[in-house]
Amino acid sequence: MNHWLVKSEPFKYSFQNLLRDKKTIWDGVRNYQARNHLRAMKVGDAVLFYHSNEDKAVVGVAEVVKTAYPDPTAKEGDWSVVEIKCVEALQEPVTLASIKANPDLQNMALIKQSRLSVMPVAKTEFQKILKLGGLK
DNA sequence: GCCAACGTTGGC
DNA sequence: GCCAACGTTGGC
Repeated sequence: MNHWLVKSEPFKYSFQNLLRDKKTIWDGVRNYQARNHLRAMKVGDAVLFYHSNEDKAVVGVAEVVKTAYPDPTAKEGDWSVVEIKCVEALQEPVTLASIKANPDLQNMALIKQSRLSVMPVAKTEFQKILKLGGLK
């Protein structure tokens, strides 16, 4: 199983929306690197849900339920979507500041490549964030 | 194929 | 609101 992190602007689609909807189509990705990560996702992979801008924090956990297929919202170009479902909210959001301050999390793409919206996360990093978030 | 100009994202 | 980082576009 692989681990991932996806970003969303909370006022566009928040983790609370996902808790309400139970599952969603992750569409609108228009970046090749991010798209390639989407295509590498497998059913059952765990996904950290990060709020950019306002919150700047990981707020919840989701899971891949459908692998990549063509993005129905793309009028042109070769883009993909996946479907994810909510798993659970973190007890405490793990902020970008606390990730930056944690020596074990310095290699995360979240820090190194701030603009990337879909990225792989190492298993150890994933578990560390759950722990910081008050889960497990 | 290089590079300047420009656009977008996201942190501060 | 500003700016850094980075992707994309277009001229040469």
